[in-house]
Amino acid sequence: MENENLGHGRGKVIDELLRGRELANQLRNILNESGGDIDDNNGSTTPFAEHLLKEVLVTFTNSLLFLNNTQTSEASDMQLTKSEDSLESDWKSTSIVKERRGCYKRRKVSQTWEKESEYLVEDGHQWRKYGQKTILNTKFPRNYYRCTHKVEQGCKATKQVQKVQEDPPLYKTTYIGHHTCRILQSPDTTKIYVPSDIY
DNA sequence: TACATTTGACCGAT
DNA sequence: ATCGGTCAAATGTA
Repeated sequence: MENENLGHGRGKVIDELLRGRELANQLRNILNESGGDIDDNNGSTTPFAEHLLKEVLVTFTNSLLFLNNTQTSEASDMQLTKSEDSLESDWKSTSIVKERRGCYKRRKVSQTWEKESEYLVEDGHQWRKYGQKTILNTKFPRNYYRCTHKVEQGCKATKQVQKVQEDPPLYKTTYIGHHTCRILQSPDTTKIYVPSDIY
């Protein structure tokens, strides 16, 4: 009901941002190819170029995340409001089979959004892989990542990355939950702050 | 040594 | 019982 101009314009903005990010990713791949195998001749310029590129990618990705978040949160709360009622109530009161029993938390639904890309996207966060599974009826395994700062800062953000195709490579990334951590990935210049409270 | 990744076992949900 | 998500010991890497 609000201004449809905005809603309409947003689609174009998203398209532009996606295109910009895709181009930045291509540039990044070129940079990786040329900088990767070479000994350490030009070890001074490449890191800076990579740094700049990373910043650009972060800018695109954050903008996209902003837009996607406002879209999903006002359009539909989706799975967000599921029951908090029986959180820790009914643990099985059986005997201990192994020590690990009970260490798992009850699965909680949180906000998710998906992205598909030809390249593995640098999204500005630090991730740590914690699992890999083969998924039924899929060719490629699914990889599980959680935020590097999970332990220090209790950041609950996770993501799943799965290759969809081989030849023209295509990856599907599913982001689950918000980052509650503050990351400082470029100490000398800009602080990159990804807000956690963009509901 | 201090991180990250790999990988099979274990867990909750269905 | 099966499936997808998570844990954690073993292993890899800087």
